[in-house]
Amino acid sequence: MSDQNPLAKSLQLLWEGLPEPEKGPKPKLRLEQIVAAGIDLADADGLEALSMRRLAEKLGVGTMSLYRYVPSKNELLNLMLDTVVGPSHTRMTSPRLGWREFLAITAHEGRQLYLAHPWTLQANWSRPVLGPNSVADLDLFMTGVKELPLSDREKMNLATVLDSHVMGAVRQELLWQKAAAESDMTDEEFWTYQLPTLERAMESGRFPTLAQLSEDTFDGTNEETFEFGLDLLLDGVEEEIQRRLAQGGADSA
Amino acid sequence: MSDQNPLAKSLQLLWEGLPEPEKGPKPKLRLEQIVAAGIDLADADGLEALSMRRLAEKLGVGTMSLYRYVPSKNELLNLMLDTVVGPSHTRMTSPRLGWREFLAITAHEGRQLYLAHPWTLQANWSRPVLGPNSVADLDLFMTGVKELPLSDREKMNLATVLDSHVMGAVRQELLWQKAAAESDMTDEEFWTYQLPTLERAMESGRFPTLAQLSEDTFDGTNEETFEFGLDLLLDGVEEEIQRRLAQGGADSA
DNA sequence: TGAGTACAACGTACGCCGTACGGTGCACGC
DNA sequence: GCGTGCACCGTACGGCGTACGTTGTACTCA
Repeated sequence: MSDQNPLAKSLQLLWEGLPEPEKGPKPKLRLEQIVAAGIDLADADGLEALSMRRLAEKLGVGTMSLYRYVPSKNELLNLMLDTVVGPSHTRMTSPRLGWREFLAITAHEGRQLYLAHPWTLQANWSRPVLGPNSVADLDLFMTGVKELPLSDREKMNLATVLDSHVMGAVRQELLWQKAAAESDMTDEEFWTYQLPTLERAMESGRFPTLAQLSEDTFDGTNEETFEFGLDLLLDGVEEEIQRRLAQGGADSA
Repeated sequence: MSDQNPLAKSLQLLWEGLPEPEKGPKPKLRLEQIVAAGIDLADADGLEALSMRRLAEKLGVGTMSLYRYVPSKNELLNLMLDTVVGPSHTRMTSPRLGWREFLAITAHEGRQLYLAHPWTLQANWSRPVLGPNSVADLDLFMTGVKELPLSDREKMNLATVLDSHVMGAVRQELLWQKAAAESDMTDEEFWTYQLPTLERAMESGRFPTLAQLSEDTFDGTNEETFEFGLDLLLDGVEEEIQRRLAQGGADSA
């Protein structure tokens, strides 16, 4: 790792943590403490409540002391992200699982993770995290789909596509929660207040198709949507591999 | 619309715009100008560059004057969002299109929209937009899938799932662009700097499956991933409707 | 024509934010 | 026992969103 590399510091922090100092006074904190406290705060009060000042206060240190451990808030977020996908959470599924079950479990665990840490969806806008836990997660995924008759490149695409679906579904789910919370109302109240406007819109004749939809069109739960899309994807995979098996060999590496 | 409704103001702004004043001096600006300037700014320099001060400066007015038109920055973002999905952009596809083509075109146009206005992916974390253009968009979608033998509720799920896929894929795409830009490097440089760390990780034996992947595993383009997932979804839909048609009637409303 | 009034413009200020900088004092190697 | 390198962190700067209150304009009505 040459000093020329401008990402060296960030990557080192992710993969090796902070080097132990030898000379000076004992550090009051450990990097892991800061990261853990950050995750706690973001889980509890949302990403917008995670400020360096609040975090420092929570840890009982001065604000600027945090910068002895972490070069910037952005870097802290990267550490938080990689921590949160940590091994305790990866699907410890028995390795002998059919690919369909494996993909379904992966998706469901992903959903639980995003629901437990909603800030992850807003946070990683800054930089693709290539930390050890993320990489381990990808390794686990690739192991789980080893037997699928797809090329490695296609498997990679599958990983991305599955994650997109999970993120997108959870995002929808959180959107309504947040909106209601910000306006100091419950989900239902929020809907209720929107209803009159929508009803007037329906009656205006500008939306002929919407106006004719059945009553329960918008009653679906977020989980239902999630499962619906997951089934579509898995069916799509199934069909693709049937097609390949039918016409002979697979081109998996 | 009673005054009790705490969302009345927001909804009115979206659906009816600002009421014309009769008494006082002529307003210097129009609401649409502000919204358009906001979109311009966010398109050009990113959402983080869109501050009320900069926006006001761009428009040649004092900062606080903007609040004569828009109650808050959040509300402005909602207006921007609904504007950007405006009718000029909706697929003006001939109504007699097969469902598969229709869904594919919808997805592709969505992708173009998100790529043209990347900030939309970060912005609508505040409130689900139920503006006239968004509703019109949904109406158009529902018209396009009218013939599909799915229930209305399932069609709604399909709309959400498709959008999730599009958003997720574009998000991945933008992520790398942004990361590189923030570090003042190109995409390739960014990769290059990460490589040594990854190679060391591969050689560590901690990621046995990843270490064995073929060379081109990570060479896929974002567009390729997008198409891959889209095909999976559409194949999934195809299979589902085959299944239904095989066993008799559909339960569409 | 003059008074009253509603409303547009916007300067100032408050309390947040991330973080650059530099001083203070601790703990170890010599 | 002292020099040195580092931990801690107070202060300050330039941003942010926006609450509040003043000023001046353009209309209605007497």
